Amino acid sequence: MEQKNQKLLDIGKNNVLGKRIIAHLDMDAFFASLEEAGSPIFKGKPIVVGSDPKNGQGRGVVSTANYKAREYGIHSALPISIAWRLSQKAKAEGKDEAVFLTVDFERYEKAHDEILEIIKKYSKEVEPASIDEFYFDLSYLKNYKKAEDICKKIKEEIRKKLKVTCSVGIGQNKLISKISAGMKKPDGLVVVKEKDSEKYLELLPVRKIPGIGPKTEQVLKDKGIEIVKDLKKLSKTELREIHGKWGEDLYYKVRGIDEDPIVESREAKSIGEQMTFEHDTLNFVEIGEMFENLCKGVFKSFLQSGFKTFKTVGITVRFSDFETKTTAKTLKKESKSEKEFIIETLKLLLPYMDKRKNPRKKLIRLIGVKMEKLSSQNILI
DNA sequence: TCTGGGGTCCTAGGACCC
DNA sequence: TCTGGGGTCCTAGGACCC
Repeated sequence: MEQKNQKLLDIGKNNVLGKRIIAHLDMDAFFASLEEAGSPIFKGKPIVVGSDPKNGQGRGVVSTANYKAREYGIHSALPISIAWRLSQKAKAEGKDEAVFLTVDFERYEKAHDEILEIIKKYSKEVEPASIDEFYFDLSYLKNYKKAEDICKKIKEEIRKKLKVTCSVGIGQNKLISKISAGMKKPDGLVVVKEKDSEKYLELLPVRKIPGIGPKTEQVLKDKGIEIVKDLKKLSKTELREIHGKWGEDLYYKVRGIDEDPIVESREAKSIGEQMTFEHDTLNFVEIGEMFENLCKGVFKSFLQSGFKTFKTVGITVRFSDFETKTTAKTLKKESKSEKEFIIETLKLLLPYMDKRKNPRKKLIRLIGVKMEKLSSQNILI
């Protein structure tokens, strides 16, 4: 009870300007749409952006499939080898074979920046939530009709400039806007007004709430909870037991209460790279080469990031049975040395290549390196 | 069917200090 | 010989997101 009062006080404090109008803009099949828009020969074809399928032998997953490819059952996170098979099957049925493309981040980042510029013409508070999602504040417009009109304009400008579509949700906070943006994809625009928001949430499957993933969904299902309405029967304490600290936020979220602010930019907490081998291996030369490339890549990003020092280094090893181990070491002092980064990460990696941490000589599928505890301050003498 | 790569946040146990 | 409590840092792992 006391906590609830505290929360309500907090809401009052953050919400000094009164009711908010928040929009969430989510690009439709972003990577695939950009590729399709960029090459006339791809127009109308099923397009799959992801790792190299290598004639069905590739190891990665699908990053984005356009809507045409989705008709074949191809979707994000699907193993690329299966996507390949589905495409071959479609071909055998006389349909178009899918176009497989690898990820071109530079192109997508450029498009991201252009979209950001368009949104910024209409909102002073914009949060790029990922490469293809943006939250922005339209409270200044005072009403939902005007917010809707502005979002139509933004959609139109994006369509004209980039030849791709997006879906937008508008609501009283980030939660409602995000969920509603996903409801009418592609090319949708959904407005959920305050008076409707709680009822709107009640009928949704719990999985629609961002933060509830497959594990939590199952835990809830075992308790007979499938839609948000069921979830509302749980007390804050019960939610805390299921979902820890976040469970308490969830108690409010299912009631349509979410005062998370728009955050225009945030500092990175870690910089890392990882890579899966083409074939699982325990070969020192192969692993060493990969390791060196990863370290160089991470250090290059570190230099470009503007950070001056790191204090923790870490590695990841994934074995052929998919068991994944991480190890980290915090240094005695902040460092800016590439040599130290390599030496310290190598010290963490080596035990996994011999019997110290790999007694059964399992082959390695993936290795990764990263740095954490980054600081923008130079080392003080 | 066979599972990428980039991250964030949270938890829990142990070390260590006062 | 029996035995605190609080705070912070570190590490490993897990869930989640795009």
